[in-house]
Amino acid sequence: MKGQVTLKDIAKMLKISVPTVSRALKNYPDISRETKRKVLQLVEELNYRPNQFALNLRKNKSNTIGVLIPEIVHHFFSTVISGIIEVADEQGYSVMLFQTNESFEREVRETRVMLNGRVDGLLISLSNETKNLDHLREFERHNVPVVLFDKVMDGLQASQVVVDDFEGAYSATQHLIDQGNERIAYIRGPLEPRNSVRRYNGFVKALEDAGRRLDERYLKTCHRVSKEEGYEFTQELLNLTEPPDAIFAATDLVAIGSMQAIHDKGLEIPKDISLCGFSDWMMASAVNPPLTSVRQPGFEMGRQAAELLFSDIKNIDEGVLKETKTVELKTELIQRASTTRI
Amino acid sequence: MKGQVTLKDIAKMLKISVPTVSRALKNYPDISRETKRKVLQLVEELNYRPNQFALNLRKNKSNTIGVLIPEIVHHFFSTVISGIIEVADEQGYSVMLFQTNESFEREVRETRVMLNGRVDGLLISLSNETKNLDHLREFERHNVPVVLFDKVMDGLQASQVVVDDFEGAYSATQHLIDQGNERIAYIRGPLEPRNSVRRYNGFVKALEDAGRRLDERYLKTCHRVSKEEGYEFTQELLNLTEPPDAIFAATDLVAIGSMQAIHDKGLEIPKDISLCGFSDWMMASAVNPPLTSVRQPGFEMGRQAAELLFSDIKNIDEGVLKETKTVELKTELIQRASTTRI
DNA sequence: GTGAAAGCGCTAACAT
DNA sequence: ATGTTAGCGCTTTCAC
Repeated sequence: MKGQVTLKDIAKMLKISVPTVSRALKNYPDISRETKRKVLQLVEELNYRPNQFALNLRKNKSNTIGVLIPEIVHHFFSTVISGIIEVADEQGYSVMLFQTNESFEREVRETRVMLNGRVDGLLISLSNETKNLDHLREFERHNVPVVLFDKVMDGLQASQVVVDDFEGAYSATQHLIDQGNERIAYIRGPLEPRNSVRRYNGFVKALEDAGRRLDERYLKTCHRVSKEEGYEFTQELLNLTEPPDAIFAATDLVAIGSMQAIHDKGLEIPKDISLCGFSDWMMASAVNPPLTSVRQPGFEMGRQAAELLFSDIKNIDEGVLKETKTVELKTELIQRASTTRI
Repeated sequence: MKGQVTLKDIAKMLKISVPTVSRALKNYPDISRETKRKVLQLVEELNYRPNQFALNLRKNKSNTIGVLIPEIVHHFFSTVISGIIEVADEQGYSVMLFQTNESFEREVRETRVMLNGRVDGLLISLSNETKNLDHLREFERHNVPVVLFDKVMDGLQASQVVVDDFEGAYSATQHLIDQGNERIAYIRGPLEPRNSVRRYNGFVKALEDAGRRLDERYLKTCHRVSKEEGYEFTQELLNLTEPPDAIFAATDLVAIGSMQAIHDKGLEIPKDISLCGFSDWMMASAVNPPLTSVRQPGFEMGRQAAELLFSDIKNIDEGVLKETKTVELKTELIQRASTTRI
């Protein structure tokens, strides 16, 4: 940014003072028409742009929000980011993006970077390792609003946006029951993150409401939530003396692993066994047979989280005391061939 | 950021001057051990953090780079971003992310936002609409380095990172020929973006090198490069009196559309017809049969583009004259069942 | 209507 | 070994 035009330059050329130029630009009432005209003309000619750094320092505001997520390379998260960016753009804000790769240490480090006076607010989806929210309390203390989304925890004076994992898993399970399946297996996520637990609870509740009980033989627990785990657990399930007639996987990726194991075993979906995923990634519809899955509104989540954050930012600017909201977005069961026995 | 501790606060408490505190912190040789000790202790106690806004203004530097891409929700681009963020993180830089949604008008607008003194460098993948690079010339004029990646254009004094689309398409085509296919169809991308053209050229060259000619009946041109287009074009191809025995699609998404059309027609892959994609998205391996595809090193592209940018930034800081490089990353043909007739 | 002065927080040059 | 002055670019008093 060498040779950047400043107010000083304009003032000098017009032989007026810097504040006058500033006021002319902001259309102050007591600046003469003539001065305004000259200033505006020169601003146009020289293509003057206010120096953001100076404005930031002056206003103690960056017009930037920070976004911290576990992994960018993830269809769901990239969708959320896209929603965030759209709202930020509408509001004239920029978005700084950071990722933790699921490392708590990195989460703490990156939040520090942001807190160092760089962002006006933070949108965060917690890493799987995160047990402690002290690094976010720092934001509270400095009056920088935080909104949690997707991977959230309680214990913070902050709004949250989540998906109704419970309902999503409940209705998927119900759908599997309605299709006449008797032995429904569930390959769940880790015991830790809240949404994983909520999905599990939704599954169990749907079984119970149908007068059934969870059969431990049909429950598997992922650690890394990978395709490989899906494959292996499905092999184990299929090798049972009484194998399941339906598998509900906590994630589409896991479901894809299941699908391969089922095919490799020479079984047909859904004739021999039904399969249902969660998230509705693009691959769910691409796969053969197309995979029934629970769609999570990622874009909407991003939008809403950003909107909550901007309303917090405005409230803080105006000294209004802050109230926190928790928004729960509806999931949608997308029924496809992998569970449809007609 | 209310109640932020400043050098002034520390100076006041220690009854020394502000510059002394500053120098103590930077470990200047001529500050007494004792003063340094006291300053460091207080800094620790009060949890002092330098005000970035002040530093930015002072140094005319933000320690931030801008990234502008067409679409975030895209497996390839999110991979690139991830690579960029990793390098930026290593270098102590933050990343501002913007997307154009393939709109030239928005591309111009967002570059303006960034140029307004906010970023120390720009990484950009051009929108499909972009014909004109004046908005990027602005960066040159202001000494803010730019590196183009993936969707690039010439005519700018800037480094570029691309993928060897030509080679990728060439070797995929060669593979299809080697597998004994006689009538190879190509569903190409639009005529505009350079990489689309290069893929097409690679395809044609491979045919020619095998002593064949392009048969116009087997050439289709996408506009939106969608799954739907893949589906429709494939239907047309399969309805020819002499349908192709292999289809090469310019993108995995298009290939997925093809795959569905082939299945719907009751044909088998690869027995009746081979299918090859380009990009190797996650879905390529998830699909049934697994899709042969040309892998593009997205993460590596992000890393290299970022590294080129940081080297430009350093050079400019040191007044070294800038030399531009063009890096072409190797693609890799991932052979899977969709093209393997043994 | 406009200018002069002060300050946002920091650092570099110039004093002692 | 430390303090004083000045300045990054802008805006907000206050003064005339």
